[in-house]
Amino acid sequence: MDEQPRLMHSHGVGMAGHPGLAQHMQDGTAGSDGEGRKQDIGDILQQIMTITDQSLDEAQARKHALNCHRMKPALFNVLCEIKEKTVLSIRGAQEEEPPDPQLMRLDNMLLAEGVAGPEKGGGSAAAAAAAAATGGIGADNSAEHSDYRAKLSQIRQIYHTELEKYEQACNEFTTHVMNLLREQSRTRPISPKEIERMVSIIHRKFSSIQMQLKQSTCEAVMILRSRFLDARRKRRNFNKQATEILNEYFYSHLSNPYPSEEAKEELAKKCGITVSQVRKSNKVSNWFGNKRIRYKKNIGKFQEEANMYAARTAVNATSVSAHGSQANSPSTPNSAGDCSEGKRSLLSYSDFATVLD
DNA sequence: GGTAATGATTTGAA
DNA sequence: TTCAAATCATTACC
Repeated sequence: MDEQPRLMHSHGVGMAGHPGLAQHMQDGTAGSDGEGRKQDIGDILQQIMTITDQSLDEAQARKHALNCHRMKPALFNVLCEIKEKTVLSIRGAQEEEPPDPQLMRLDNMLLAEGVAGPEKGGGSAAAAAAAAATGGIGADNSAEHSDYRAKLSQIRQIYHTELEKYEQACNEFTTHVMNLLREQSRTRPISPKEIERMVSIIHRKFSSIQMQLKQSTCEAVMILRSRFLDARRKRRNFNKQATEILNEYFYSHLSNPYPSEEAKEELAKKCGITVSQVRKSNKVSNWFGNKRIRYKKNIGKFQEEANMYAARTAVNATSVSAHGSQANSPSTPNSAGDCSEGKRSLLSYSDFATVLD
């Protein structure tokens, strides 16, 4: 391109704004006196004014003649360079932007939730994680679980459909603009670099639309997730069988109703509930905590219940001893009578009931 | 709708 | 971290 200044000089295109006019005036077609110049400019203006009156064929012919002109490539290069050095050099500084941190956050979140990226079983992993965070899933929760998965899958589907639409629209628009600019580059100075730059501008615009889509999708996932977690938080009464198992243990260990971790796990297993390491969400621990305090507050009220379970335990014990085997209740490291660790005994009449019976 | 029962959570002590 | 105690919030029953 170091040939350009020479070309500019030798072919009289120094007047960047009016190259045609400059050349016209320099190659001797203009008159040397003022009157001649006026006449010449008048002719050019006349030509410009009559362009609109030309037929399509005439216009095409003129365009073709212009494109075939021997000086056209040189002129085109010079004009492109001038253009590059002026207006577009300012825009050039905006290129090579670092990736948007917000967009990265959104992308990461969509990936983590299983909305973007490869299908991860319709978000079952996320649902399982959400459920685990609240203390586990029982069989009764499978309906909500699948509901969560179905809704997440819907969100995923909508997201991908919309994303595809945006990408298609972006490609169509880019192709259209590129074709337009290529076509126009035959009559005005548009370099391939400028077309490339225009394409990147279009992509930037479309990616900002995509970011909105990603943001909306993230919001939808968050709402779904919070609803699901709220649903987990809702109270579910234990079924009758589970309550009986827990009561049986409680009343048969009334002197020290503090099941060990192993015992809790075994009870949870029997009741069909899970035990979390975090006490806050440990259903068995909650149950025993509530039971202890409520029993202690109103022993009289629970007396009948205590007697009933004590009798049942006695019957079981008799039947077990008749079969010559050990007690079948969950492991009881802190069994009755052992009131260590300063825990208060809830011993009452019912504890003796087994003996009396 | 009112009330009791009950699972979950919070708070403070050990 | 566990527990007791108080409290909240939901469910079950009338």
